[in-house]
Amino acid sequence: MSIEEFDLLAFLPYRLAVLSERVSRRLSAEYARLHGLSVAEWRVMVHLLSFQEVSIREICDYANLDKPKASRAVARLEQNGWVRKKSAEGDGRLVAISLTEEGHKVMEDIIPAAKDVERNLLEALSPADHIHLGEIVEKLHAVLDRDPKARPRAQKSA
Amino acid sequence: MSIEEFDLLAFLPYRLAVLSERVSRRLSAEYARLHGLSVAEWRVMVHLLSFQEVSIREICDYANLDKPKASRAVARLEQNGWVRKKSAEGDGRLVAISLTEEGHKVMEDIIPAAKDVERNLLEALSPADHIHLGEIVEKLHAVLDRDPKARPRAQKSA
DNA sequence: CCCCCTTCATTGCATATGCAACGAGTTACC
DNA sequence: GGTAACTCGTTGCATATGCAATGAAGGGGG
Repeated sequence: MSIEEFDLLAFLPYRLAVLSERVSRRLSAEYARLHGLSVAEWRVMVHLLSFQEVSIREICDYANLDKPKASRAVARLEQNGWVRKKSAEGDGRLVAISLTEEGHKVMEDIIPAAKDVERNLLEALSPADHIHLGEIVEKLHAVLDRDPKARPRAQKSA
Repeated sequence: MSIEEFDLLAFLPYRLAVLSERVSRRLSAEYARLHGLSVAEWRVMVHLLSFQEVSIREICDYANLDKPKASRAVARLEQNGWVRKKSAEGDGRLVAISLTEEGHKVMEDIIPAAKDVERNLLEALSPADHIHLGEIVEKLHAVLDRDPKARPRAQKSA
């Protein structure tokens, strides 16, 4: 089989990348329009909605960001007054980050818009599609979990 | 429904982004290891495998890259001697980009590794899964095709 | 109590990115 | 045929990114 036959459009990593990027752009158009958030900032804010006092490390693990990205995102959010940062009580290395009142208001604007974007996408899928997609995504992650050359899965649940 | 319930881990755009990025990194580990290619350079090279003389514009349309990215990727590939660039015959605005012998050799190294990565992923999916995934991806693209706020789909077939 | 090793967050730096502006070339239309 | 509108590719510039290095803080063994 000659390498000329390689079809980029059918190549799974490419297809995932193209779809994901398009979805991501559509979504970020919402939160950028509403309050000028970047992807990293959006993820940090979402995480803070569910958790009161988190460290940079926890944000990285949960929201799939690397440390510098999370750190800089938090710094900008703090400048905007949407996030509060103090040193953690027990352990002086950690920071304790939490949402401010204002930050919460910002999220009240953005979350419905984000949910609309997702709902719009999900309406095109049958419930079976949705479940199946979840299973497929999980199967692909499982392959990477077993692959020593793949980056470990960041995502840890609460 | 309070916005605190928003679950990032279950949010479709986030799940797509995380999977896609992980897959993309695993793949780029291969072509970066083999010949130091970036994602954009990889896509350009792949496209050139199938098409002889292409313009920047065609690369953008086909490989989902923006103009500056494609232009700079081609410039670097040319410096490496993997790509040849001349002015197009009929139209002086266009460039005619093609693979060199050396570029072809590079791809002979990389393509099998790339196919291995994909095969490894696909082995975790049943044939039905694979088909279903394709349908789901297409359905999601179709939503974005109808959405004026979404970026138009770049991808054009040959 | 001290030293070594680890973890956490930030910062520096080189490079990549995205957008808009530009210049060259082409087309259309009067 | 001249000019206005358009297309193509590149470049400038401000910002974002990824990685490694740094510095601060903890922990554990002697």
